Amino acid sequence: MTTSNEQTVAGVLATSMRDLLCGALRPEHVGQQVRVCGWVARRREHGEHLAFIDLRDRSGIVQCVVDGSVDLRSEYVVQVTGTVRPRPEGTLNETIATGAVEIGDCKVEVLAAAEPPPFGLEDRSEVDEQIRLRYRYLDLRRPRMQRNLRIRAAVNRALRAAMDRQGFVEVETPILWAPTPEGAREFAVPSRLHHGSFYVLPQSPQLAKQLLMVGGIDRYYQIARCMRDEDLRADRQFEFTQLDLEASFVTQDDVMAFVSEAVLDAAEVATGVRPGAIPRMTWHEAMDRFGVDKPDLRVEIELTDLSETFQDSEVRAFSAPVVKALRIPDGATFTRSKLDTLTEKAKSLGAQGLAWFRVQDDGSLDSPLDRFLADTERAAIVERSHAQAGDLVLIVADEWRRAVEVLGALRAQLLSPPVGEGEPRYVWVMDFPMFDGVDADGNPISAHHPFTMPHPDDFELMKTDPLKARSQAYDLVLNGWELGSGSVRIHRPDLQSEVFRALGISEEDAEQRFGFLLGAFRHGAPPHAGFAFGIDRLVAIFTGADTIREVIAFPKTQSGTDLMTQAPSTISNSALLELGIRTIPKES
RNA sequence: GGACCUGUGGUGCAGCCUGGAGUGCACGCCGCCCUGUCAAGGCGGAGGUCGCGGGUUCAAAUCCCGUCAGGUCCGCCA
Repeated sequence: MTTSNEQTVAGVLATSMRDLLCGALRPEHVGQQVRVCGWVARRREHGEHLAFIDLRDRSGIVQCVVDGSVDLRSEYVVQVTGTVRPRPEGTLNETIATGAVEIGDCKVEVLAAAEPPPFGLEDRSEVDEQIRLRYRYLDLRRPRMQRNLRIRAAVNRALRAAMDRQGFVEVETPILWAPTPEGAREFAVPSRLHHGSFYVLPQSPQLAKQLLMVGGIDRYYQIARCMRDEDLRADRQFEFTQLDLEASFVTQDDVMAFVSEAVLDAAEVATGVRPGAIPRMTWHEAMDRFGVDKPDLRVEIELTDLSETFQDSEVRAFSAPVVKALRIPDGATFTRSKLDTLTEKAKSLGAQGLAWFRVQDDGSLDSPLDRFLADTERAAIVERSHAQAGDLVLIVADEWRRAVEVLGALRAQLLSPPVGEGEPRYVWVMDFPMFDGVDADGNPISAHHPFTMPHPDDFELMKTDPLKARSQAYDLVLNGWELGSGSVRIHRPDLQSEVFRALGISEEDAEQRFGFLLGAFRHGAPPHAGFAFGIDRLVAIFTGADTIREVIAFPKTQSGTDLMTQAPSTISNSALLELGIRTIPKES
């Protein structure tokens, strides 16, 4: 790890109370009288004549030796004064960085006493996350969290440096923004001076950064907090942090180059290894090969197409436009009940059903459908999916989109390793569709957002068959997680009107929601494009964490509560009155 | 809104399926002993609303229903 380590900043970290950090002590310090400060991690007392104290600070642990007894408990905060000396022969501790030395003849001053901690602060003691979050300030003292937060800081530093180097200007945008209903649910902030009116917290600085382009900033970036009042997940919190950027007079290739530079720099700083150039694939290719728009390329296995094989098949279950197969290595051991569960999942995703074939040792297929198959079909199932004895082959026959999506979900569920495991695999996914289906009123739904520029080859399609049109939108994917997305924006009012029309947004509607943006665009908007990606997710993967909560100092639970502060909580009636707010009791 | 998993001294678990005294393990905590340990060691000790409520039963940590909390996922996240 090349985060700012204690060696390089050791001098800076000396203070009026300490000379250096615990974890920085080395044989070169032998003979020096030093003062260190920290928490009592462990103590080993040997009667009234000898005691060892493992003292911990942000840098690690050093052993302090007291010739006498001590009156210390775990997590007491102390200042230790003593002399650095080599450890006696045979007592070196290779497992810690300071293990060749110790601080001898120690005098210990207690700076603060401490209650016994509710859980062990060593990394190896496993603690339920609920307990960790209630005492997050203690959890943060643990080496693992110290490391995660410092890697995160190093990533932020690398991102800023990369953006700065590429000529981007860091601009802060408002946290109190105007409601623009569309997309994610917004957090509302009541206005004290204007009763009945609300600000909202930005779900992203999207419109602000486009206005900065009109404002001639040319290249903008921000490490921006975004807030979305949507349900939480392992990779989603109410508030999260993005590297948000936008640039003028650029194409999507330019933007992808800017982002790649920043992400690869961050990866190098966090992991010590600079990944190679990030490959690209189209959305259609991603869906067809992997069944998702965020493929996990660590998993080698892809969907295979059996449509031709079953084109004129007698098997009624396979009479569909598209027949796709997925091989599950060693899946022949799946029990009937597990296969039933998978079938249920496939159905819940919209499939008619899920056909399964267990490949037996003799190469024959074990499946309820086997007796309906022709020999050529049996052979095709095995050969085209490259199945071996002991594998399982899953088949879905449906419309293309549904068939690949169902198998894509099963591929992710059954074959993906934990997100932080193995060699990181980045991929750009491009040429997303402009629209993703239609809403209840029959209007197309923006796949990205309504300011996304159509693909240059599909301007005509926008008028004739908009649902088939592609956009200039692109996602960055890492290990099956969507890191972020961006697009070329529409900068011409006439084209924007056309897209609004396609979306079924009336001119009055558009004017009311985004009037300030459309107004700005009438004053000379440069062609521009941008991107934003989640720093929490990126750092989680770098640190090997399987949830972003591990890289956030004070995260919320899945139900959106803070177990330490008890937020959200009620506020006083007088505070409500001042805000002009009356609450409605929850219906029972 | 929905599905599934988890909840047992301070912490982590076992016990639950197949009901029979809150029993057990490890760590931590408290006391005493101990001059080279490092997850120190030895001896002794304290510590429990088995998440909560209801039901079944002679009897419930264990079975059933409900509920709360945490987690994973679906929906949702332009």
